[in-house]
Amino acid sequence: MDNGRIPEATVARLPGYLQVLRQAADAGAQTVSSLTLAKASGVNAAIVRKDLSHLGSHGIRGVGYHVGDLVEVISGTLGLTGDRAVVIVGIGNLGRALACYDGFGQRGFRIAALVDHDSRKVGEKIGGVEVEPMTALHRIVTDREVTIGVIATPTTAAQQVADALVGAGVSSILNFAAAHLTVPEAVTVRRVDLSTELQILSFYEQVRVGGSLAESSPAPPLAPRTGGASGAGVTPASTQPEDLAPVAAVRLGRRG
Amino acid sequence: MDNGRIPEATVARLPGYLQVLRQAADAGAQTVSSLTLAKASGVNAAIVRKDLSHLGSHGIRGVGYHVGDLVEVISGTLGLTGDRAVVIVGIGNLGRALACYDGFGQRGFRIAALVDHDSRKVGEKIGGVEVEPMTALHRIVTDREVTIGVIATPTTAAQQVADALVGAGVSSILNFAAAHLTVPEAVTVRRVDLSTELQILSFYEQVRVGGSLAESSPAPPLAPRTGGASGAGVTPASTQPEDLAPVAAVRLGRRG
DNA sequence: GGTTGTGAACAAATTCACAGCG
DNA sequence: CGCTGTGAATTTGTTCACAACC
Repeated sequence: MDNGRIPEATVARLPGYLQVLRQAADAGAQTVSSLTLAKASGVNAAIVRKDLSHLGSHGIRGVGYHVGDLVEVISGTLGLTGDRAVVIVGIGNLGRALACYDGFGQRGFRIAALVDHDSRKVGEKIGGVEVEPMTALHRIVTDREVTIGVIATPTTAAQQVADALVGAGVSSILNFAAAHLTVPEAVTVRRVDLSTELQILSFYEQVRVGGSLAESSPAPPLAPRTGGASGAGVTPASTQPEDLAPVAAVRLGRRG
Repeated sequence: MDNGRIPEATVARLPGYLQVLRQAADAGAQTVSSLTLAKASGVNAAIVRKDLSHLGSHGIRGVGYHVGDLVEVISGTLGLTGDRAVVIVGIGNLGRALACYDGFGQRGFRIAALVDHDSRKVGEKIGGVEVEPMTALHRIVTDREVTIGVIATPTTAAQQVADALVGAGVSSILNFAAAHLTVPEAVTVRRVDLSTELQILSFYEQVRVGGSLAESSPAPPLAPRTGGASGAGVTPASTQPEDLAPVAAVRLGRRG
């Protein structure tokens, strides 16, 4: 009912609903119930209903939601109307993978340019798009109306690239480098980091094998305070070059 | 103080602290204050203190936290002691990028195997590791003590691969496919999806350009309920092949 | 009957503010 | 005096349960 403000948690779930709805549509479904949508998305049915109610959704009591309508409403809410041009900066392994990534263009996100600092990479063609130099960034963003910048550079270059992207005029940044970027408040940044994800998995794995901790010993299986300085098992490592992945769906150890 | 249960939100932030701490250590810092850590991680100082207090941390009042100690405590909490073997299933563009990804091994995550269904890819070497057939999965996981499986296959194969991984004995899965996986409750899944991330960015971008909505028109700039069925601007698309990216740090439109 | 939409209860996370200690 | 650790207040998010409705 209220279009005033959509909670962040709700926004984060909308793309998931959209994906399920598209599959349902392909399967020929006319309507879906909140329960169906919930199961397929891995969330609670009440959450689905509350989320959709924030979009002023038009479910039909006793029936469910009209699939086509819902796809339109969610797409509209997310601003997925028309194309959105994306520029990828940093053509290493990750940048290349992103450039080739098919699903990229499938939701209206078009790779308008690939950019790299390294002049040896300039001119190379990846997935039909040519790599251009960093110096062309401003013109690219302006001329091709790019709104989203993807940072796939080493960590050390990330802030510099972010500054360049902001200067060039993008309004959103997807950051794959393991660095926290400082940007003007008018720019939205999302970070995705593979190391982070693996480390979180590692935690939950440890919790499981350790059974329910907080049982006998009050401290984790590491010396509590040996007072020592440098790390023992883990290599110190300075900064890491490229990074990937964190966020979405989780299934913790508990709960069915 | 309480080792009983570490909140999920805290766990999600720990890898970020670790990264900042390692940089600080490299820069020669002996101690860090919660404020320093907070700024570098993009969070509030009170949160840092509360998070660290959950690890039974040993900060020094009036001084801060000892960098070396903190690295050990956080590493220990996350279970980053010793190596963890990872198997990557699906050697497409994404799988290849992940296999080459340097930062992967830097935190004790070792790529123990690459697996693909396609016999033409079997035998190929990527980053020094040879691609093996799916049929070898069980033996690989058992023999090489693999605990984490990474799914980098097309969406359609994701559930099947997940079942195979679970059957082979992994306890954690990092899923890059755009599908919600059903697994036994003893297995932890995290999903990372590039499309999701872009769509969320798209939403916040739209909110910004639209200014503060909930102003004049009560509905988004899309026809509220035209009753029509098929989408107009966005291509329907069935299922997408490979996926990437969501989770971590965000800077919304508001807040400085 | 079945399902939505939502108020109210509950739980989790964040932020404030300050006592307590080095 | 500065900074940690934490109780209390606040905000945000989830779940329950049921009336309203098709």
